[in-house]
Amino acid sequence: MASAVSIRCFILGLLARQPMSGYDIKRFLKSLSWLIDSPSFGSLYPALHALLEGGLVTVEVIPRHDKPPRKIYSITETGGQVLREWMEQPVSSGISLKAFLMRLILASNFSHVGLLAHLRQRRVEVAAHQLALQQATEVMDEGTDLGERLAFDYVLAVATVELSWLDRTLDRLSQPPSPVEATQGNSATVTV
Amino acid sequence: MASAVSIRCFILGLLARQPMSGYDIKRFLKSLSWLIDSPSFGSLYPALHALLEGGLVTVEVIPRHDKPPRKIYSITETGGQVLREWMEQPVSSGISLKAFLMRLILASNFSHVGLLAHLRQRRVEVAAHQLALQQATEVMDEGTDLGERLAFDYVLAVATVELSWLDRTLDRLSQPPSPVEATQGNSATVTV
DNA sequence: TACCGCATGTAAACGGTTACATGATTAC
DNA sequence: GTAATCATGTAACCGTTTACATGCGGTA
Repeated sequence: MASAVSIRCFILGLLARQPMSGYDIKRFLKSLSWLIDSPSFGSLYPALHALLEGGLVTVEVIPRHDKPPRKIYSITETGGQVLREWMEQPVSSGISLKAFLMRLILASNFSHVGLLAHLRQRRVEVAAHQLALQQATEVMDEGTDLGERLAFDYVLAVATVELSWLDRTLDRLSQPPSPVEATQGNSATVTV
Repeated sequence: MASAVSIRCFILGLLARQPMSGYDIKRFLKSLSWLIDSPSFGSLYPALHALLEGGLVTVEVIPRHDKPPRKIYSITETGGQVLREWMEQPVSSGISLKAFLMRLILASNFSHVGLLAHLRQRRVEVAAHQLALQQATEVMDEGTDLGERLAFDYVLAVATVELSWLDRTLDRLSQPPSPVEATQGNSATVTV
């Protein structure tokens, strides 16, 4: 598994928001290319065909004069069920950032509690990761390779900031009211 | 490309440090599993065979009584050249953390200037990434999906801490002397 | 006229995992 | 005795990328 989740699930989630053509999906994913690398057509179209085959989506073919017809895909009842199951399953352990982001992007379309659960799940995993990194660095002696030490330190720094972001965000999202005086977010752009 | 670099290059770099068997490599990589996921035997052994085939490594077969023989792989002259070329090439643009970490781990076995160049290269890429993320978040209006906003904010927070880590580390490594009074590293474990 | 965006798709290659296959040695 | 570690490898499978194939419409 390249990212434990495969784009198929993610595409399904996007179609749950609104029906789209393959090209639309590609365009949207491209706009998120700073978060997750968008799949090529070579995997996107086959993925849609597979979803269609499995009855998780339907397609409405809109023929156009002298052009290839547009194919608008919509999620089906069964597709919705599969998606819900996927979103609710305990999140493949392991700490792939991409898999987390995919679910995060979709999560707000589901329940608020689901979103919180997802963030808490990530918190647990990052905390475990951080702990392991700390233990690994403690074992190091002066003989340890410089590159290795730097690499561990780097990843540890990232894990630490991830944790504090998660804590901050969980705080904000947990106490829903008071849109007044927002807590200063790291980028000052997220207002819940 | 799964990670733009393929384990083959990385293995080659590890063999440049010291000759090892496939199993040795696996053991070492496992100890770094918190940084990069270590390959399975199913890709490790074929990778070694491929390197051997290409003349980038040699193997010394050490037969042992009634056991499978150990096979100690060593890097060759040509292998060293290929490795050097790989280390010096401008680093596949794109911002794969794994690819960066692999090179970082190997970099200290090369020149000190090479290490610095590698960190600076990363700095450039992360800075560009951060800028793009900021621009993306600025475009967002209230209509923007909550999950998307959170995802961007999350990644932005990570990019920001990466940048400050890189700056801090470049500072420390650039002025080589004065091992006295170390700058407080984030984990307090990295003393250069 | 030449290129870019729209819009769909296929085929070959690649890089990797999982599961399988074998078998000795050591530690509980 | 049974499980884990040492030690090597192969074969089937999976998901993805790259390159190929086609063709219209707008624009620089």
